[in-house]
This record gives sequence, structure tokens and C-alpha cells, in this order.
Amino acid sequence: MIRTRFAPSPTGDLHIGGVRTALFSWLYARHHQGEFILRIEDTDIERSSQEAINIILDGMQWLGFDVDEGPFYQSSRNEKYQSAITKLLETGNAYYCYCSKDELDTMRETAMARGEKPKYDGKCRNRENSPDNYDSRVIRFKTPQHGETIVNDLIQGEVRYENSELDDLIILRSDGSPTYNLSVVIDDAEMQISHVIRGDDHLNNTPRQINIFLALGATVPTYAHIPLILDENGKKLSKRHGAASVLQYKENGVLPEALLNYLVRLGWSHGDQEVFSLEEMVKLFDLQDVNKSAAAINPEKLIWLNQQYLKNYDGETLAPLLKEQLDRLSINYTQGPKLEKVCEVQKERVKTIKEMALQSRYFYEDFDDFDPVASKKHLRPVILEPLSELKNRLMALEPWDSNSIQQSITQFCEEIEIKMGKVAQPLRVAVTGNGISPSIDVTLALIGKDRVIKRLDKALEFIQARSA
RNA sequence: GCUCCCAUCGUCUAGUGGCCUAGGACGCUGGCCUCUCACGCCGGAAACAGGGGUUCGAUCCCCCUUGGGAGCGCCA
Repeated sequence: MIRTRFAPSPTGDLHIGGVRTALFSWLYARHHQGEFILRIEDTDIERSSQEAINIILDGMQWLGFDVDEGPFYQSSRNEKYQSAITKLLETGNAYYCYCSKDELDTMRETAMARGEKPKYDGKCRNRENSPDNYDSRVIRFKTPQHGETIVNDLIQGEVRYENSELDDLIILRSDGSPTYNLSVVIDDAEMQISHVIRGDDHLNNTPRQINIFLALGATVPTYAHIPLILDENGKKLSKRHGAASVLQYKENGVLPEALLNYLVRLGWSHGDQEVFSLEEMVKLFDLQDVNKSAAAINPEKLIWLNQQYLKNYDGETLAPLLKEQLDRLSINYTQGPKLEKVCEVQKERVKTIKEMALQSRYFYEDFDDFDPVASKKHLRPVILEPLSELKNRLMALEPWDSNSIQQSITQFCEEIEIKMGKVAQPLRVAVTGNGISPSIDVTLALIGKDRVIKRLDKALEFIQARSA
């Protein structure tokens, strides 16, 4: 049974790097009909927060990552870590260390000065008794000093480490709490994780962890270290660039499917295919096809994908999402066209739902001013007469639907021998306030007769004032 | 500094020794469509980091250089 896990530490936002790690773990489990476990690594009580936990949980739900087990919290699993440490102590695989912070610092400095790694030198490793007095003590794992540890990584291949490059890491802090490297091992062993899929920033921790598995007599899981993702400038993800919370994407009107599709193509591919439904991802994804090199995010491509998804969704699906965005903008949509209809006509002309909301304002709200550029260009004296006449015709038009409107305008244009574009665009500016909208007949139909007439009056006044 | 990882268009990638005058996608760009904005369609510019090998033949294998990245915490 394949069992994977996502193990974020709730010390900040769940950014897209973390989401991709979760995605790969989740996909791998689903692809193999395995199980996906969520574990919150909150051993650092100082930096962990409930807020961050909520963001993780909300984000996972939004993205549709269903978990088979968990969330487990490391903070409530302390006994397990303690008993493991006791066992390591008893089997001679761990020892108390009384070295002070200052001692350790100078130890590192001198090692560096000698051109070596700043490792712990094993001073307390063979100590027989505890010193007479000491400020504090920690417990260190006794890393083998000879031989090598081999990581057989599904993505990185075989990576070898000389054990002499490793040092005796602290597994229990002076305050009695276990450290990361200890708790992951205990949890992965106890939860029977078969495949540890995580960022390759953990690759160098892996030999240390393998040694702990071995000392405990536990089964070492299979590892897959996926390359990190970089910001749009090829730099490490930071708060400023790209590392915004996943929920930020939601707020910006990005569809979860589009985000996942975008993320899955970072480091993974399937020939020339760009668009993958969730089902296809599950079916096609495999760790063997994951790249080893880091990938920079490309927001424009994400947005393009989002548009592709938007285009293919129907109004029913999109309406609730548009509703959220309108709410966010405090646009009252109770008086105006049905949201489904608006979605239907807007979906292929915008890139995000947020943009759709912004572009749909005039369906629900009157505006005070015309866009300066658009009105200067299209609301000119020459159009005063035709527009006025067209208003009269529209006033008399029955029924008020896009077909009739289209017919009426076309006929009018033919009669006065004027091109469609010459009247449609001024009309558009008059009723929307700017030069962008769906086709003019649909736009008028959705805005509604009363509003159209009122806005035309206003536009006519505007033109008169301008020519005076 | 030491250890480990990486290296194809600006970006994401295909490519697993001859099919490559290197393919696709985003973006950019020329055009078509067109009532605006988009969509869609057709076309274009754009890359194998450098140097050595191995081989009849290297983007693909090996080595070095250079350039990125990660780790070396009582953070995770």
C-alpha cells in the first residue's frame, strides 16, 4: 500500500511551493490507489499558529486535496517521541550532551577556520558520567562515524553521503521537546509512510534521518525529493514574490483547477500536453517523470490557463464564484441580470473571475463619469443625431432581447447608411461608461431597457454639453 | 569554506546517440476574423552555458570550468 503525506509546519502562509509538494504527494497516492495523510508539524510552539493551521486546512479544502488520515498534530504526539528517544538512549544510539551554546559556536568557528564543515565534534559522545554541574543538557543521536549512507531517491537517483560528513544531531532540546529530524522519522515510521515526497531542500537531511530509522530498526521509506520552485525572477520564493498564500489566488479569482494544472506542469510533463483535468493528472502523474531542476513560476501562464478553464465552464458553475467576487467589491447584484447570464457572456473575455466582476459593474451599478479616453473618442457631436434617433427606436422596441436589439440596430445602420462600428462603439460607451463589453446587443439586453434609455439620455446630454 | 543537487528559446518544457535545418506551451510579434474587448485561426523572432574527451556520429554518455540552488541550528 502506497502511503504518502504532506507535512507542513504552520509557521506562515501555505504558499504555492507547499501546494505543489502537497499536489505531488496527493497525486502519487491517488494514482496508486494509496492513502494520503496530513500531518501538521507544529513542534516549534513559538512559531506555530492556529491561524496558519487554518490557512493550510482551508487551502487544502479549496484545492480539493482529500485526506485519508489526519490532520495529525505533532504537538500532541509527544509521548511517542519521548519513548523513541528513551529507546535510542537504551540501545546506545543516543547520548546526553552538556555543551553550552558558546562552546558550540566556537566549535563551529574553528571548524570553519580549518576549512571543514561546522559540525559538532562529538565531545560528549563518550562521556561516562554527567558533569558535576551544568546549565542544561540535550540529547544527541549517535550518527555512525564510518561507512556511507545511500539515499535511493526516486527523482534524484542514488545520492551517497560519507557518514563522516554527518554529525551527531540534537534530537531532544534542553526544554525537553523533540526536534524536527527526530519527530519526522518517528512519525513517518509510525504512520507507515511508504513514500516521502518533499522539497529537495530536505535532501541533505535525509541521510541523517535514514540513520535514525536504522537505529530504531524501522523500515526506511522511499524518498522522492522534488525540485524547489522559484519566483518569476528565478530567485527563491519570498513573501514579496510569488509566495503569497494560496488563498490569495482564490481572492484574485483564480480557479483551483487552473492553479493545480499550472503547478503540475512545473517539473512534470506528459509530452506536449498542457491542459490536464484532475482525472488526467491522477491517471498520468508519476514521480519517474519529474524533473530534477528547479522551475521559475510564470504568472502569465497561470492566468492563461485560468482563462482556458473559465471558457469551458458554464454559467451555473461560475455564478457562485462571481457572486463572491462581487461581494468582495461591494457590488449589489440583486437588481440586474442573472449572474449565470453574465458569466456566460463574460467568461471568454476575461482572465479571472475577479476581472469578470470588475468588468461587469455596469450591469448592476450606474456610473457618474464616462471613461475620458473612450468618451473623447466616441461621444462626439457627429453621433448626437444618430444616437438620439436610435434611442427613440430602442424605447419603442418590443421585446427587449438581444435578437430584437441586434435587428433594430442593424436596420438603423442600413437606413442611415452608416457602418455598424460607427454606432455600436458610441452606444457601448454610452451604456457601459467605457469601450469594453460583450457584443452590443447582448450588452444592452442584459443592462435592461430602462437603464439603457437613462444612460443614453445622459450620454446625449454629455455630447451636447461638449459641443456647446 | 565544506557536502549535496541542478544546467535546452525570456519562462515552463519535449528530446534519452543518428528521426533535430531541436518540437510544444506562455509571453512577445506580423496577419486574418471583428461593433469594442476577448476568443479563435494562420505566420514570425527566440535555446542545446563553455571546454575537453568517448564514438563513424553527440542536446543526449564521461570529465573539467563557469553559473545557479540547497544543507551544514536546541527552525522545519
